[in-house]
Amino acid sequence: MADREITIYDIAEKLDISAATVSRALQDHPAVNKKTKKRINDLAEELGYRSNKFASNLRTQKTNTLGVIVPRLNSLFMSSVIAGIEKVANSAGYNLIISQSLEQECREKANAVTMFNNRVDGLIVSLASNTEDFSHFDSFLKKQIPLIFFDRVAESIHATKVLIDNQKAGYIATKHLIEQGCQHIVHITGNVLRNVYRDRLEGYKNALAEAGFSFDEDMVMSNDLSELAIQESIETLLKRKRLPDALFISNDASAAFALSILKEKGLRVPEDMAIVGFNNDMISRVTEPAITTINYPGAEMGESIARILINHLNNDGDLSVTSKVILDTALVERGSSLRKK
Amino acid sequence: MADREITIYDIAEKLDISAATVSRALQDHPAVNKKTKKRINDLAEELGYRSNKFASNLRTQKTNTLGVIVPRLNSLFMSSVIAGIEKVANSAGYNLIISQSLEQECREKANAVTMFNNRVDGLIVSLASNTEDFSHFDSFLKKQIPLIFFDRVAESIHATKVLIDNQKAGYIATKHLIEQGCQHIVHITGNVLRNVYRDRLEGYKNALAEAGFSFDEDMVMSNDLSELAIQESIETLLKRKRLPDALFISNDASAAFALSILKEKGLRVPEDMAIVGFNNDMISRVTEPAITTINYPGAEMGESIARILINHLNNDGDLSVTSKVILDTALVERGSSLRKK
DNA sequence: ATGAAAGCGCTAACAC
DNA sequence: GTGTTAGCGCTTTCAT
Repeated sequence: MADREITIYDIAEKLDISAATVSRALQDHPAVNKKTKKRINDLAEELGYRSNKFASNLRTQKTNTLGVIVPRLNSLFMSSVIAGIEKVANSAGYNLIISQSLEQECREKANAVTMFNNRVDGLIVSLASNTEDFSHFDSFLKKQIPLIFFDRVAESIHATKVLIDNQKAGYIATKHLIEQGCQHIVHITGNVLRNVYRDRLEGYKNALAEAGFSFDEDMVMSNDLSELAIQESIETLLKRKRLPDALFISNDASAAFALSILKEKGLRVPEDMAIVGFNNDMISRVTEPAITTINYPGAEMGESIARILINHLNNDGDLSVTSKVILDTALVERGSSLRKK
Repeated sequence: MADREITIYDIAEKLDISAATVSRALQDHPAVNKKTKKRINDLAEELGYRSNKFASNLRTQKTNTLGVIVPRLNSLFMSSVIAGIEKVANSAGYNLIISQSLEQECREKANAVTMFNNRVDGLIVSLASNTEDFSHFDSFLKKQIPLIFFDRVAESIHATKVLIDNQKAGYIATKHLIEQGCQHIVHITGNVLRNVYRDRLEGYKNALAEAGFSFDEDMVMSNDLSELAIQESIETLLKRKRLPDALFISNDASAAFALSILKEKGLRVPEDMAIVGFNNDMISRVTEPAITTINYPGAEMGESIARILINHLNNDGDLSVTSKVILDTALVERGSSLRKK
């Protein structure tokens, strides 16, 4: 059985040279004779040698591995981001270890420990919705392991952040509804502890203020954006004496779901109720009417993140340049909000 | 700077015990005195000790890491599967290294090599659409590294496979359309080199045959299921003298897209053209009309895969039990195909 | 240009 | 219940 792993010692022995030379040759070290190099590489190939990463990592203390912690894997936005990260990382010879917090702070903490123990060269994080304590990232900071947050970022941590201008996006979305003649705009969003939701809410308020509308607490519904929560929110709204005439909902899947409920209840969209979503997922394009939304370039964001991190890792030194990268977004106007022709 | 890593030797020295005991205590080995254990764990905590996985892996020749290679990360089905795998794997203490082939055989091969060199304990694969040569999996088979295929499987390889009965699903979908009175059913699908598409086509043919319909090559369109391809297919169909009265499309996103094109062109669904999709993605529920589809339990599939693989890894030995696991599917009837009341 | 030798930090068989 | 010891396979000074 050819079950035993070939090591550099096997090669060294067969060629009657030292393991050190084999090691050097395999790394294309300049100080090794070309002919020797060739003999070594040929034999390695022939024997089916493969480098033992652990031994190598143990020596060099590098892993060529990036860690990724996200709230959930199964959303189109997240998987696009990850696809983007993977594409760039893979090309640069880095592996990805991926885990999800399932929106639980405790899982996020556990995952961070795992990543740390796995000695990832860098860590990429989007926070769970309710994470309040960030001490699980201290170990990375202390060890100067590059840390990048995206989308849902930890503002208080000194680390690179890649995100969009959520406040602006919230403002644009709301302003658009106002321009379409909506007067009672409800904002359904996630946990405002998180920057993404807080900032969108801020933008919403700004747009209202600018238009001279007063802000009403009751017009903001903050929940976990699950189908159940959306259903309840809509039902609550429809029981009010004064119906809102527009919904600005913080993700497209929820917006699409809300749309289907409204239609079921016999309301017309956008005539009775205009809708604006968020993300520009595929889903926003196929509903009837299609949903006006904010474009959120996931794949692009993923690629940016990986590029920044890997650059960092290569030119190791300028760890001080922890920056904030803001990606562009724009309103995508569709039928769900267009009341004027 | 507290930059140096703490090792079990540091702990051993401070506590004046041996490194072996520290190692045992840290693994909660039963043969260590409870008090000693506590002292060790407390000190480890205090010093910020973290296990060095490389050293440990180097010793044990295990990595506690599973490799995953999929065609694309950014589809809801795939990300659900991965979410399922991650959930189970994480709970069992396994990490995931994930990569995507982007539907390219060469990338798939490169990823397989990476996985092999990273010494994953097991590999989970769904094939790229055009992979014809499977030699990149030989190294895993030879080394007895458990290999599991799911969804798009390599039939010729002796490995565990987790999938649904695509033939049955294709049959059910087609039969449903026939029962709804459709007579000219077009099947739009992916590369029939892959089992998933080939089997669905087979089921389609069986249902036609059973109903006494003759099979017509022109009624099957095999392409990459991209938006462009769908658009072209629909346009081609609409130019025919004899319009089909139903479309059975191999994924929901494509079906939803086809639906929007048809509506744009002024056709009524399901009256002029009935539609059945595949996967039961969220998207199939929010279109107007909602799309009849085949339920494909992604998260569940992911969990099954991880469980099977990890069981395998734990009771190492019964590698011979490479089985075929068929998950249940069912037709989900919705408006896009219901012509009879 | 090549070799000898010392570890990287951990585990596990064996001994007590 | 705890300690001794010998590596796991690689890299890297330091010699030569």
